[in-house]
Amino acid sequence: MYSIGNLSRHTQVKIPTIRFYEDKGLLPRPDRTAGNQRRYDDTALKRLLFIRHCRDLGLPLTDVEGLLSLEGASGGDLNQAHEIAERQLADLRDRISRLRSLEAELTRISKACDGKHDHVCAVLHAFGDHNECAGPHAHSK
Amino acid sequence: MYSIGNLSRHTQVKIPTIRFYEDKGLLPRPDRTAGNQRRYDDTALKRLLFIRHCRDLGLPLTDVEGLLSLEGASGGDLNQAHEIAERQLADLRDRISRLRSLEAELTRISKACDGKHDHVCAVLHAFGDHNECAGPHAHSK
DNA sequence: TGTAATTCCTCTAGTGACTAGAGGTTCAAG
DNA sequence: CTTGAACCTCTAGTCACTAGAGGAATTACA
Repeated sequence: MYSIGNLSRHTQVKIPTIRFYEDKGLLPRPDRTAGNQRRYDDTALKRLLFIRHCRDLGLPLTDVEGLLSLEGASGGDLNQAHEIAERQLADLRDRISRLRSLEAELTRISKACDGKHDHVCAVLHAFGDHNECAGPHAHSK
Repeated sequence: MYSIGNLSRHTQVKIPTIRFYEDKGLLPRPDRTAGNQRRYDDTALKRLLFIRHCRDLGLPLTDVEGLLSLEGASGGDLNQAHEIAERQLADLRDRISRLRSLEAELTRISKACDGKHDHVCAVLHAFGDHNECAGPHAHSK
């Protein structure tokens, strides 16, 4: 049995976040001591690690919820898990490619006034002028 | 003179967002018609484009505010602009490298049960098991 | 057993950067 | 002059937490 603090240490998930997950229904309400403190078992620990891992991978909580609901499922249902992974992967690749074009532009901006801060800095100009960009870029999510 | 809707069309910034920027002090309060509607000039347009561009580059609004306050500055102050660009660039590179390791892991997860959904799907297992990861990964911000 | 330090409880509110909707007013075209 | 589109303010919601207040329970040690 773990106190909430112990569970936090074992999973690297902060205490308020654990309570937050409970509120959201991602973690079941645990048993309580006579003094109303939460006590967790290994099942809860595993579930929390699962959530954390999904979060680390960038899945939104709604997707995590979907995956958790597949526990013990089989056959067609499991395609959902596969789809979530695929969708997340596509999203990630998109994000990476957009970030790379931003990197190119920021590099350009940063170099624009290296050393010569005497007059009007080109950085400011470059930040403001969208037309100088190599291509269009969207929000970096 | 632009109405807020026109300004929105010219800048691709949504109307509520323009008002939000005004609230935050990033855009000066514009003149109003007799009927209390906002009217913007080209200066406001340029400023809004600047903000949008910075946002596209991933700068938080506090940094944008900092850059805007440098308007008309010279000399040492401009180092701040340079620093913001550098800091953002470092941040971006970090983000890209972390996302790339996530990509590798998601690819692995997604392939784990290609075709064979008969029994317990490996995707679910892979999502849950942190130890299978190539290396440690942090939140993808 | 006493007490002090630590951990825990609930509840509210704040973060960033918007977005959505209600309910009402003004503007521009025909 | 009427109609419909665009505008106004204000409140509240989003996501995924995070922080703090004020108080109760637990644990460690003497």
